[in-house]
Amino acid sequence: MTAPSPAAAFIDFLAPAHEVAPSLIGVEVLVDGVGGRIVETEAYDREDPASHSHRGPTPRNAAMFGPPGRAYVYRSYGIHWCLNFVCGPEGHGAGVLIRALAPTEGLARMRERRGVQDVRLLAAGPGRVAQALGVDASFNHLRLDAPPFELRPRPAGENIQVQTGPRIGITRAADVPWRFGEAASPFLSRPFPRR
DNA sequence: AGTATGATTGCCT
DNA sequence: GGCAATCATACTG
Repeated sequence: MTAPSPAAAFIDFLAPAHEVAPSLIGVEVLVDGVGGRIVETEAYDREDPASHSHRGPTPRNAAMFGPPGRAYVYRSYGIHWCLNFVCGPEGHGAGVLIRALAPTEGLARMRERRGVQDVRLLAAGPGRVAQALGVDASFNHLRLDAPPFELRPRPAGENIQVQTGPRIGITRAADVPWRFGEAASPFLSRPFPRR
């Protein structure tokens, strides 16, 4: 039983990843008070050959098969960390990769961690997001509705244009349009291809 | 036990 | 645009 807590009740993490992913655009994510608005996400699930969960549970992807509404953190290219939100019913192996933020809180801290000044380079890309937020392996499995995490809904009435496109950096199922982003945001990891 | 491979980034030409 | 960095994971034998 995973009763949604008030802090994140506005997101239904039981829904499929490809539905949660676009609904996260505009949501503010903070780690110990540092973070910003999500402007880019990607969805992955077990039926998806590009997903870490595709071949079933392993020690690395265990969080994806655990309760929804938690963090799945993995090491990328032996160098970077990447942050995902676990979705779907427990055991389904689905998640949403947080690919880019528009920084709002704790800019100084993020500049410190990232070693760059340009606000557009603080969290534009999944590795940069994790570094800016100070997220590493110790955050794997943590609940998203309790400290150090905090999620804040997109302000009511605010209209955000969500764009769709193919996911980035994958070889298999490269045509699946499960990348979502705020149209024309200067904080995207990459622009969306023209259609 | 050995090997191939990334859901990336930053620096170089 | 090209490529090195860097290593845990997963797969092969």
